[in-house]
Amino acid sequence: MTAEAEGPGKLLLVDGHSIAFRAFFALPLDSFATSTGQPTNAVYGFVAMLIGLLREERPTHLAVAFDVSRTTFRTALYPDYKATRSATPPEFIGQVDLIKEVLTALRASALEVVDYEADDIIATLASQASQAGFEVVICSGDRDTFQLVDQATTVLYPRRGTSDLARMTPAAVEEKYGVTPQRYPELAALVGESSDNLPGVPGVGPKTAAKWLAAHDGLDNLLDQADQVGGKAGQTLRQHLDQVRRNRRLNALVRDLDLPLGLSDLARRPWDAQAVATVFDALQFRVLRQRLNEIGPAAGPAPEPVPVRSAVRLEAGQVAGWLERHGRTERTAWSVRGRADGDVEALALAAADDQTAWIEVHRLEPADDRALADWLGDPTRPKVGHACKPSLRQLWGRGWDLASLVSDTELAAYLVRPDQRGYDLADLVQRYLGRDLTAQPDRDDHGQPALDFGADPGLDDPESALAEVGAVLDLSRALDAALAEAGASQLMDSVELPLQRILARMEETGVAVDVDRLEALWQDFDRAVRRAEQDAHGEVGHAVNLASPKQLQVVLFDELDMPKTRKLKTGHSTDAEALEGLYAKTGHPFLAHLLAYRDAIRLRQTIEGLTKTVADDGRVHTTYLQTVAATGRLSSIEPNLQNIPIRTAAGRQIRQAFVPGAGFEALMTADYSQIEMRVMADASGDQDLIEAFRGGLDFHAVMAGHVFGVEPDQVTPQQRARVKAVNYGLAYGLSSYGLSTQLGVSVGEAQRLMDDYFARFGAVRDYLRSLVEQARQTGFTETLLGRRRYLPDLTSTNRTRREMAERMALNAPMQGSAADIIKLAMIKVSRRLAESGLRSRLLLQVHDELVFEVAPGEAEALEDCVRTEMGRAADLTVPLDVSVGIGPDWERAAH
DNA sequence: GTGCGCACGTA
DNA sequence: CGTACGTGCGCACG
Repeated sequence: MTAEAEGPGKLLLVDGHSIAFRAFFALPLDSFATSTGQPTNAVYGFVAMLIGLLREERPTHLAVAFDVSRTTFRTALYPDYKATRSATPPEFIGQVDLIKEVLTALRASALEVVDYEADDIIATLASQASQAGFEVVICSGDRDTFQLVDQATTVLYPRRGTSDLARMTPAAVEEKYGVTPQRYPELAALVGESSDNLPGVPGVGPKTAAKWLAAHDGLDNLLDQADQVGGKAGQTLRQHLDQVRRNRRLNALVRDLDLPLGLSDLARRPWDAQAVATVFDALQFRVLRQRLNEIGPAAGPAPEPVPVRSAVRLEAGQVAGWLERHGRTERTAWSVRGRADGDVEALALAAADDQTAWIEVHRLEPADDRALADWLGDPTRPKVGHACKPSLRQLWGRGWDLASLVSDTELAAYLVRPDQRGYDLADLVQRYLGRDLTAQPDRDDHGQPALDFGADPGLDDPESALAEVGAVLDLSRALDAALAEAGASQLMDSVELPLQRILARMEETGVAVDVDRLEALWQDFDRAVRRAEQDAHGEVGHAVNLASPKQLQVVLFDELDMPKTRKLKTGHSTDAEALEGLYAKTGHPFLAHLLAYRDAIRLRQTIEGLTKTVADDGRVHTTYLQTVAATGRLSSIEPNLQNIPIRTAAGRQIRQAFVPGAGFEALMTADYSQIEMRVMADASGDQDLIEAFRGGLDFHAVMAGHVFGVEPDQVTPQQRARVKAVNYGLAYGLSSYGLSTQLGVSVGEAQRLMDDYFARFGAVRDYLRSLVEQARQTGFTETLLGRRRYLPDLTSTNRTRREMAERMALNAPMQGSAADIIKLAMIKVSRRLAESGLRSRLLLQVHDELVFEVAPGEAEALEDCVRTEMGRAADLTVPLDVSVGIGPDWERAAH
């Protein structure tokens, strides 16, 4: 396979608006519309041109930039900028959204930035790309882009219609205008640009301007030496110096915009065939659809060259030698193959010198084993892998340890784009390398695998393992760059990688469970389930599946003729809140039995789920997912130990079944109090909030005192509850409607409460607004440690989507910063425990709480360590309060 | 078997 | 018509 280009790739940048606009005027409206009357001429022209560009230019990377609105920082500087442009024709409006839909289906990135023009986005990306060694092709109808032309960057400028493109290379610009591309905007400043309503020096055309620029070596000198310019034109120039300077300021493109997407995000991907079919059908584009297909279904990027790697299977006695020769490169990718039960069966390694090795564990002699263990544990031999946590546990199971893991490509991809569905290796390889990992390994002329290891039943084929590990090596480099671009290298090195190891240890350790206690509880709940079920059936006179909302709706709304509850997609709600409401109205005992049934069966199920996962060691080993939650939180599965009941007395009994294991004397819990509120206090700088936290008193009461203008000790329980609801609601993007349902008051009253609150805490309101505003500008939110979350929907024209994105933009920095802090705390606490030689250990994390198993006699030392390290995990303007509790089980370890 | 909607547990 | 998750059930697909 050969590469298209020598360098890292070829980037095509399209100015969406200018091309669509040209198409709109070039193609007749009446021959381009759907049968329902939707005009499509601009869409058609744009898509036709894009397909042509993809076919002719074969870019590896692609982005389309759009203007957001007519007002930009340029109109702020010069209100008449582009003022001569007539109103957008109504037939054009709406076609831009259709173009964006097509781009989505093509999986091409569309970018826009408030206050800037598409050209600024193009200039920024072009600069980044040419610095990274890319070839850049810009397609734009705006001559300002000529200033970007250089050896690696050309502009395709539509001459007439949409098919005739002038290729503006440095030579072409010079030939046409008599100046270099860098000087083009200087020339334009002198000559003026009528389409932008920027008048130039009257009577001065390109010829004169070019002559002057050559004679004075550039615009700056020319303006300084304006008094030396002779003739009538020289006089006119002197009268228009300010205007020329203004033109030059306005036509300079911004090359350092903060963009939501980096180069690596722009790699071309195969389009979504189904979505393309749908949108082209809707637009009734039959010919274009065919032309698109002719480009070929594998319309992804021209794959980067796959390094040719040589592969060996290491025989007994060869491991030390291989590692000596190849295990010292800049980085080595590793992966483990083994059975589901956790045994390591083989290792695949790919070193930076393009050597790969397949090592089957059962072939190892003691010397090999030692050499491998030494190499794995050698902190001076950098390693990279993909989704390493399970592999790390497998290594531990074999008695090996791993040191110097410098990158995990799954974690890296998560930090770069935390809201993707998954981070499958093959997907990442496709996305970042344009390579198809699922393809068959290379075959020779006889159809035999080029790397013929022969059959070895029971093991995954070494060829695919080595192809994978090679891809991980290449991927780790691409992601290193993407991480650096997103400013997330530090998060990777200092947070996620160290944390991964801690999580692996926590999973490995597990938490002891009193199975007898669980069994007894199960019996209790089971009895309650059956009783409630019987009673409920008795009330309606027949059997009904109480777990079926559909059947319940029949009973409640048809048979018993109760008033309709809140509407859902498939009928009316039967959730607990709705049932409570019905009970208040009707007092029907069926409802009480149903609620009791729900409570009991839920708890019974929770116990069943737990019991199923108790391992042979009598402990439950959850799995923490480090790359799932878009805010940076962890999640927990199989079982989920982050949602064990705590609110009701019955539920809390389940916590009593979590106990210290043999050799330990207690459990200890340590949690952060109101951590998200503290993050908000710190970030907003609101003095009252900060003081409320520094005072160390009842936070919600102090806040209520401020809102209602009374001393904290005069605050009524109701006042405190209301302010508490606002406090917590704020971090979720609470609306007055939401607050009113939460408090059971009118919307007006809720609104008044919020107004009072914000009147008192103005800095909080400003902060919350700034979060959304900032995210709209940059396209992403950021946490304390710079963890980003991208929210493209902030500029959506769909109100529901936009408002949803706004709430996410409010919440993500607070929830995410809290997640950053507790992750740092876990790392600090674990280090300190190891350093001080304590045997007590970290077992669980529940977002703002850590659970420890206390070794005999260590309670005091552990508490001291935990309070200190959690307390100083982050340096905020408010203290990080930690509550600690200790007890014989998780419930009684609460405080 | 798979995917979706609903319901509900946690922070 | 406040955020972030995971699990289990019924039900409608195939």
